[in-house]
Amino acid sequence: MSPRPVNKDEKRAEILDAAIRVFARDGYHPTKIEDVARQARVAKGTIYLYFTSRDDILAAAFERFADEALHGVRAIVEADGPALDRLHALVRAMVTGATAEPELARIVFDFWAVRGPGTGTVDFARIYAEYRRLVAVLLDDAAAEGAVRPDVPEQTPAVLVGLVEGVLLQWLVDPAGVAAEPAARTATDLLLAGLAPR
Amino acid sequence: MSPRPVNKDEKRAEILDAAIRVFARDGYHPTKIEDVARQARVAKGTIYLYFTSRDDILAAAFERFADEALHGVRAIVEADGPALDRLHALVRAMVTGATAEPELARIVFDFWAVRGPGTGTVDFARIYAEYRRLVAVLLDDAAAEGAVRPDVPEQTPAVLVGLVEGVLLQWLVDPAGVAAEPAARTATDLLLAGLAPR
Amino acid sequence: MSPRPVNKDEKRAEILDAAIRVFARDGYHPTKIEDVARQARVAKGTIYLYFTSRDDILAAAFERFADEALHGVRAIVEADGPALDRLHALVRAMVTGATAEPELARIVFDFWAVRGPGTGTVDFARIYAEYRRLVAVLLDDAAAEGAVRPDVPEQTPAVLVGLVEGVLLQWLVDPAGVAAEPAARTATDLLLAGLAPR
Amino acid sequence: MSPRPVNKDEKRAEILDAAIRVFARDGYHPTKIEDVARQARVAKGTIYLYFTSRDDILAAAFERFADEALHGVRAIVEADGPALDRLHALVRAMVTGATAEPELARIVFDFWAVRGPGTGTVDFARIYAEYRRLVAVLLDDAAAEGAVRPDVPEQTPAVLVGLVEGVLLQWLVDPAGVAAEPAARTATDLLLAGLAPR
DNA sequence: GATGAATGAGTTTTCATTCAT
DNA sequence: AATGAATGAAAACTCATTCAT
Repeated sequence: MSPRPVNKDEKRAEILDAAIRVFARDGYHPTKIEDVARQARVAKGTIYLYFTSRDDILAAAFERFADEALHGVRAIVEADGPALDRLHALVRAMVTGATAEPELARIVFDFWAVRGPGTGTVDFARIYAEYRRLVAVLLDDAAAEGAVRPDVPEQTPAVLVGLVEGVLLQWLVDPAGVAAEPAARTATDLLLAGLAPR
Repeated sequence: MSPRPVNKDEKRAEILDAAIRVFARDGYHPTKIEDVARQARVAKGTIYLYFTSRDDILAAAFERFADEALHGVRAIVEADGPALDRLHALVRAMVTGATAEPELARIVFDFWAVRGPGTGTVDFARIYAEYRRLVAVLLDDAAAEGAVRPDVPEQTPAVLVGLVEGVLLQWLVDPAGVAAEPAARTATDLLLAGLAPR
Repeated sequence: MSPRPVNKDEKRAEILDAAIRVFARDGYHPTKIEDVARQARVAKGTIYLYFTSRDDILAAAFERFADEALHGVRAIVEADGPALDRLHALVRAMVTGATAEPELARIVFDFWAVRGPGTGTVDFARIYAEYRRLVAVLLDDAAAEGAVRPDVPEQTPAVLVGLVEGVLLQWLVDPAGVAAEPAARTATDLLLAGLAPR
Repeated sequence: MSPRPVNKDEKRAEILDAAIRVFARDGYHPTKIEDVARQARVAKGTIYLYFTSRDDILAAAFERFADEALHGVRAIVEADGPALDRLHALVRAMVTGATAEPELARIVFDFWAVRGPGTGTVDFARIYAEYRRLVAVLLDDAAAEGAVRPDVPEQTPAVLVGLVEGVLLQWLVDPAGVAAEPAARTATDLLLAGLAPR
């Protein structure tokens, strides 16, 4: 009788997509369950068949976000080719991802603002640690290829990640005042110049 | 008839301090006017003698925050001494400011997350633009002193600001995983190496 | 999936009835939404599913009131029979309506007292104008029947309407001091005597 | 030291005047003690030195209103001259009083709307009774002068008072739709025609 | 499974009243 | 007497969550 073979997981994903769309447009706090329901074309009560609470949706949205982001990073890092090429590709991918859907990118502000218990306490520590680990892999490869000096400082992955995040942050907050792509490019170039062999 | 020893501005500042303290501890959204009142040791109604609404408090808190931060930056930039020393001092000051009161630093997450109308939509664009302008001044001085090459890329201030913000962001989100001070130091050194003359 | 037997319009009407009952007993201004909810046997929030605001309820109550009243007047005016009979019937109906439920009749005091914006400022002008128009029809008929002189003054409908309202007003304010029914009868007789042909 | 010799009663009267002015402009319910204080050029606390509560002010305003109104009526009734002249003068005075200051006249709506205890329960019964008594005196005089028939119905004073109030009510509610002065004149003429001797 | 009417705890905001100065 | 800062009870309104159908 059901037109599409919607199984539980698919439907959950559909609702989550709707939620993310609304969060992106209006922000998490102003968004009502009713808004999500409307966007997802289901009744309010249905939401509670797939999520235990409003916060649960936010947690799930974050999870989804982080997974996709890390997945993309991992794919680039583990691709073939010179390490520096992959590094540049990584930075470009982050910037493109953000600039393609600024509203979506702004969701991280909401994630960051979540505090204390209530949510499954959005686990940024794990995400960023993994992100840095992947960058470290890239830097090791680059060192092995002789593209950067062999003794890059331990903090370098944090620096690189911070650089990209910091540039994107400024762009998100003031798209007219900061050109994300050139700034990210400049950032990477300067950093790599500082890491140059010899 | 008696002017009452309580100065209106002072009292407003006291309440604002209380509010900021609570925002820092619990986050902006979860904070109730009642909480602020309790912290400020006044009755709920008193708050409304000094602020027109809950949002007005957030706006004022942000104003205060931005003013203090920019004021500090400006003082350092306009101090005497070699430009590079001042640059390092600036970075150190930002890091120290954040690490001294992490909870306070986290407030910016709340500011960022605020959307749409209600507040006069916190003007981050202006703040960051001014921040970058001051860093640009520092870079000009450094170039004049021959401490960096004369043709630093236009995006460099944004990169430098992003660097500090990005490193602090990671530290705020995972204090155990990122050492703010060394990471910031490393970051600055690498960038300056990349900007070295010749 | 189930349409639920509760009809939305019916429920709205039920709540409105409850509201009118409470307004009649306590007056509009002293009445709290909670009181209306209790009287209607629903929760506070339910009220807001059927009315957008407290003022909206007042407006609806007035609407209902005016509709019923005008409907009754119209029915009598458009009935068959000698014009004077209908006029007397009209006056009697107004008086009976008021005396049957004095508390309900007093509600108009609240309506009159409502000022400024908030409500769409209850449109008494329209109501009374229509009321006068209907009375004018009656007078025309009476003139055609030769029951009153052919040149009744233009203001007569206003005078007739005012008569009934003024008598009822005094009775509402002092039921013991003024007998509504005889006073209205006397009033009509005297006026009609003044309007007699010749 | 006080510039004007303001004694307690004078000041009370000043505040009351201010209150009435504000009530007339904005209506009783929307008016805040603060508004009255501002209008009276005193501090909020001062109001409470002359009135025990907000409702007390309304009661006093009503008292004042009723006293002035009845005083005017009494003066006209007890003046010299033919009874019918005095009757016409009375009606004219009521109409002129209302039309001169419509806003002020609308205050009675607020008075009427007051319910139950809380206020000193505005005593309209007494006021209207006295009003009717004075009109009755006029009618007796007129009968004695042969200007109306000797057996005017007992309800006539109530009818006359109602007529004037009813006409003014319609005018207050719709100044554009009802001409107070002509309508009142017509009302009196018709009534007197109905009461004519023979 | 799905719905959406109903609920009521929770929040912001207002404002009459008090009282220290 | 006068002031006006402070109070906190009260009220309107919101919205996450439940549950009968």
